[in-house]
Amino acid sequence: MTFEQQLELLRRGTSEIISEEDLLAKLRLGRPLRVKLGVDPTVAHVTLGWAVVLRKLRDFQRLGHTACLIIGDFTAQIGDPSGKSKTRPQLTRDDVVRNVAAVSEQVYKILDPDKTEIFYNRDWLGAMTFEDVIRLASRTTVARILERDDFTKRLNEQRPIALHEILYPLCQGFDSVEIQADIELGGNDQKFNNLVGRTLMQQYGQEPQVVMLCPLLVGTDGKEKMSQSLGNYISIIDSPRDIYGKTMSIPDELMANWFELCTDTPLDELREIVQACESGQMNPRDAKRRLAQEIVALYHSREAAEAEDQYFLETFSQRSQPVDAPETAIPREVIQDGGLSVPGLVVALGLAKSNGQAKDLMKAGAVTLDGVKLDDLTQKLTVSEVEGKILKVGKHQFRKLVGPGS
RNA sequence: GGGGAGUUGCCCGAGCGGCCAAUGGGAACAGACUGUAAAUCUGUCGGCGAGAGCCUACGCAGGUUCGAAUCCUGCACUCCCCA
Repeated sequence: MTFEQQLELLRRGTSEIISEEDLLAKLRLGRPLRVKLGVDPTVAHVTLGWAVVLRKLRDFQRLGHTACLIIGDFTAQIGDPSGKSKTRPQLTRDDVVRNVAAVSEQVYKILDPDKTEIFYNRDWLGAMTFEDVIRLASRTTVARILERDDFTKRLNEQRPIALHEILYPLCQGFDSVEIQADIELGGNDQKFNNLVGRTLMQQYGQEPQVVMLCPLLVGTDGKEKMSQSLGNYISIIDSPRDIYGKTMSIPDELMANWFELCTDTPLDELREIVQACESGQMNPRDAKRRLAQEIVALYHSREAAEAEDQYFLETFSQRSQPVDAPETAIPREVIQDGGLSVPGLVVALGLAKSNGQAKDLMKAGAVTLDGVKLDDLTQKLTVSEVEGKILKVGKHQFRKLVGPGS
């Protein structure tokens, strides 16, 4: 593969490369490049959004380069101000440890462990003296830091910016100096931080890193960027059913973008799909089915993907009851004198948060048993009346009820 | 250090002594329609209760009052202006 072809491959799914000439020059060096990615240990799941950059990192690995993952166990305590526009709560050491453990496993579903180096930035940031910090801080100016979008915005909106937050970009930039990164990968919202890294590296007499930015994947709500705190995410360890289902629920407009960022579907094939949908030759729903299958196949298997597609057709298109609804024992505590109340059951199975909510759902006709609406709030059912039947709450929560467990 | 503004439910934002579980918007959830898409229409949206009703809530702690989110005092936090 020529270097130009490599560049072409690396360009997929990026929104900006600063700069392509520098990247090409680095590729030509012919040695494994150190490609840095900062990992935020504030979350416990690798989401599809995060997977976008991880997959890009894997592309580099396939070309023989080295992934340098920086676990931001130190910076997590500052909380990256980017995007959040809100001062983040500082995490405890325990939280960080727990998250890192969960996430590092998931990461290798995408990355090649043999070409991955892991760093914890507490190792160097935590060792700095106050004097070191001041010296580092002297390398930039307040004006420069405040240029950052998020700070400007908050300043204008009269919202607080805690002093420690402005040190965040410096910390992250210093990581690049520490590991001598050739390239730093990140989401679009990381641009400022990554550019600070370039400046710092130069000041420390190093070749500045190339910055590669990926667009932020829009979450399942179709509006905000995918993030765990917003709940609009798909985790790569979600079940095939969840991945498939959540994908089917994204707005049509997101499809092309998701195809490009979340799957390996060749771009010209993608263009054909888009065209077919636009011209009416293809039902967008079927394009989305394909998308959902591709994603399931990536994190589970081709077979699982096909099975989910089948399930989808039966359950939602043909509206039949799923044959394999998860079997759930009727919790003993909801049975009184051989009878049980519906709201109690719904809550006990975790299908509603409170009794009131369960009743609201019943009133709305969202609770059915084997297709029969349960909307009488006072009705008591006997165990034998519900046993073996399928309880449906809302659009897609099914439970096959079996006798009370022990 | 001085002066001013503010803190209400998931978010924004009304309320300024009783009719306030708190107007309105957004989000969310559900129903109809559909392609588990969008748009639209409808309903719900603190907890318990079949209901009447009860309980917990308007930054925190006290106080005034028959009665407070609304008045007073203290505390905490945030923002703005001046230094």
